[in-house]
Amino acid sequence: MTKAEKLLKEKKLSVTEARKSVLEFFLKSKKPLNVLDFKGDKTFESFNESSIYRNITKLEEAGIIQSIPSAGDYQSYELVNHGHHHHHISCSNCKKIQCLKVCGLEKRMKEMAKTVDFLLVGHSVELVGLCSDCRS
Amino acid sequence: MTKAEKLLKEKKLSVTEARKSVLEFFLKSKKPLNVLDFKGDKTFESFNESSIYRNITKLEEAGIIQSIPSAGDYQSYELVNHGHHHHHISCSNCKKIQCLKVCGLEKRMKEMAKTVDFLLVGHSVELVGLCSDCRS
DNA sequence: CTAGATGCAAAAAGTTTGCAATGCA
DNA sequence: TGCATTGCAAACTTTTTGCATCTAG
Repeated sequence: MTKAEKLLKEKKLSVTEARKSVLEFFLKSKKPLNVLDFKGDKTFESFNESSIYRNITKLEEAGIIQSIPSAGDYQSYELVNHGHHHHHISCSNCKKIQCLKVCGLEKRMKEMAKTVDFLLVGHSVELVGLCSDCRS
Repeated sequence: MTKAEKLLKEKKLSVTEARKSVLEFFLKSKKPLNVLDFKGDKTFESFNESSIYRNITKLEEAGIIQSIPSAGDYQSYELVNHGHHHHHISCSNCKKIQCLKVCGLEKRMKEMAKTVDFLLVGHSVELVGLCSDCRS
């Protein structure tokens, strides 16, 4: 049994070709995905657009994926377990989103919090930049 | 001359009622705004929806406002000066929000961006902490 | 007076829904 | 078999555009 099938069964979702493919795409992707990513992949040419939307919704309801803030035209999603603490950077030009594996901001943030007499508990960060494609 | 008028002239944008109102709304708002915020405000009942969109676009092109990542259905914008160096910390217990006058995260963020070959342009940050009242 | 802004209506673009047919359990 | 899922078309929502009119400079 594949990892996708196993995950779906755990969450008591029925295992269909479309659903399995959507989940597998998330499992193998290193960055958040939006509908356009699915439409651009030939695996999904055989599935209807509404099935992609409906399956994304199902996976989100099941807590397998989650939507993440994005500045672009499409809602982006990623696996809930996709790393523990991580942030994203989006391209200000083409809106592409990428996961960052590193953080290391806590030390400075603790100091910032201290300036207003707060004890730092957590943080959320969105970086904006220009990707290599858009720079050249 | 109002602050909005001054800003528009600086950027060589013509000063119309609609444009002035849109910018004033941003200037007095303490949070990012989306089209729905405009449609919900009675000042904007007299303006056409497309004028709101077109003016938001103009202000963005002029570098007065910028779009920010958002998880909702509507694109959100904020004044450029708010996004760059005006962060907030909120108390996880009493929800009080405090402005931070310091940042100093750019250096590390530049490094983070570099790990995925992005050139850092901006960032948005929300810190969460415990205020002194809630710690005692 | 003229370039740019506006209102209105129509079109795009992105997403959701109803329904009949199909597939999973 | 029975309920969930799918495809398809149509509806909906959010945003953009064309064009005639109006307004700021």
